[in-house]
Amino acid sequence: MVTACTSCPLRKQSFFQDMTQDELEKTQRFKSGELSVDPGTPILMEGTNAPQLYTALRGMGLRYKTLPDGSRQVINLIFPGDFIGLQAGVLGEMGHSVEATTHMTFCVFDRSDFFDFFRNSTARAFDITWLAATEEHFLGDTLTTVGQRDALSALAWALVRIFQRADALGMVQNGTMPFPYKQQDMADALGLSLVHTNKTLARLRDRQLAVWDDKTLKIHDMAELAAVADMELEETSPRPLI
Amino acid sequence: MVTACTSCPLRKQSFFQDMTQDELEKTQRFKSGELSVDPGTPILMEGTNAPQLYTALRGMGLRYKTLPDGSRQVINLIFPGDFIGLQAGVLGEMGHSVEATTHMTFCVFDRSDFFDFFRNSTARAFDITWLAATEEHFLGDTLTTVGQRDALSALAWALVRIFQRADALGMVQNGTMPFPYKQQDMADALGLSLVHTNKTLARLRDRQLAVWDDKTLKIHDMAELAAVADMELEETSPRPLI
DNA sequence: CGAGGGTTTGATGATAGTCAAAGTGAGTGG
DNA sequence: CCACTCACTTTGACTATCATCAAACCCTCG
Repeated sequence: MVTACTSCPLRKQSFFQDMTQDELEKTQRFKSGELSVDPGTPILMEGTNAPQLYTALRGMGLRYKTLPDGSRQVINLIFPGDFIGLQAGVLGEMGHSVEATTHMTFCVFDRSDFFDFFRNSTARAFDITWLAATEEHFLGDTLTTVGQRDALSALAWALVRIFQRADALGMVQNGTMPFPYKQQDMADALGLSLVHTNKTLARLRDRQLAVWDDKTLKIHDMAELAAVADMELEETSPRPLI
Repeated sequence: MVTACTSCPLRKQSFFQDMTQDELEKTQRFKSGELSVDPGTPILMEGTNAPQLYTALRGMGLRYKTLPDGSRQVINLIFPGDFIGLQAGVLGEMGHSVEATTHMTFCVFDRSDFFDFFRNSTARAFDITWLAATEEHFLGDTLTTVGQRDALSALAWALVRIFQRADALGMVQNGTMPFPYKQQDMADALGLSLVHTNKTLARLRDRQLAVWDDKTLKIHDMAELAAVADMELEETSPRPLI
């Protein structure tokens, strides 16, 4: 039983922008199916020209790049609503790999329909550009923390950002969100070693700022955590959903 | 004497994709003027909603973000042909600042015309998305080197990338390109201290791989430099010009 | 109960940051 | 034309953050 766009659970959330009836229909026509995968399953591979694009519907995952020497850089976490494969759709080649961390389900779109979809609605074309620009914005922020913040600030920054995103998606319940990643994932996201990441997390715990335990993340003092990160808190605005 | 798009010196270069007559005219209509600035002039500021977008026509500059504590992350260098202000155009707010390093001239576009421009030509809309996706791709690469490579590899990677870009633009003459930046700029781009950057550059020089001197960059052994960077060399493909 | 994946902790060392000062060269003013 | 300044680069000495190595611990699972 494939979810119809009309009854898409994500679309109802206030975090996602409303669509006109027309946009909804066009999106529905674009959607070619659904994909459900187990934890650890690779969805897209760096350097390949995937025949399909996806929108994460349920579950969490991550984007990453690997260097020839084997080291891995996690580019971003994947949350419900994320559009995946834009680079393949536009450039013909992915710049990073994508894999599922939890069990996940995706809406599937055919790359061969992508250009039509883009052409048939200026609004949707604009939405896609919006998503690309937002991702660019975010990557600039990430680059800045990896380049300029020390381990403690970097982790604080990452936890705040992640928590805010989850909150906007309604995934936070009494100060706690599901966080199914490994410490190694966070280490690879921030350019830190696993050991150092672990010790730095312990410092945040000791300071009563945030606790990441048992696949859940709890933030005790958001303001202080943001202060440690040397970042400004800003409210999130609705984003388009493809 | 404003340069007409028909006689744009960039458009003639093979590095930029051809435009149809129609696209050319639409672009010409979009263009509202030209801007010429001295070295050090700020063009766009992070967090602001600039009323104008730009395409770099001549000269070099850089994009950067600053943290509250004053540290700076250079996001990318700006070369002729680069489209600037997409984030302001699409998101309504820049995620980074832009400033001129050399004397520069820009084509100027009004943000108020941006949406019309986007709507009036699917091809141009797609080009804009292409640029955003390409920037995202590049930022992923950058994040990976800042996060995973050590200082020597990171610098080697940066020099190779920069040199390739300049080469594609025809800025390389007998193995040498103009490189008007300061060591501090490179340090801020790679998350290194100025001193360490300086010493690492000296190592590359001693190894006869690359020399950056007197505002010019010369690469002596591209293959070996790429090997130090642990990267794969790939040829550059033409990109759209706005 | 043993195995394996992930987390935690301690010890040691290297890469990179900080501090300080000297060197270099272009530009300016007497 | 010669100081003098200023911005940038270079070098040396010292420090610290973070990586590496190694081992123990904790859970879940078969």
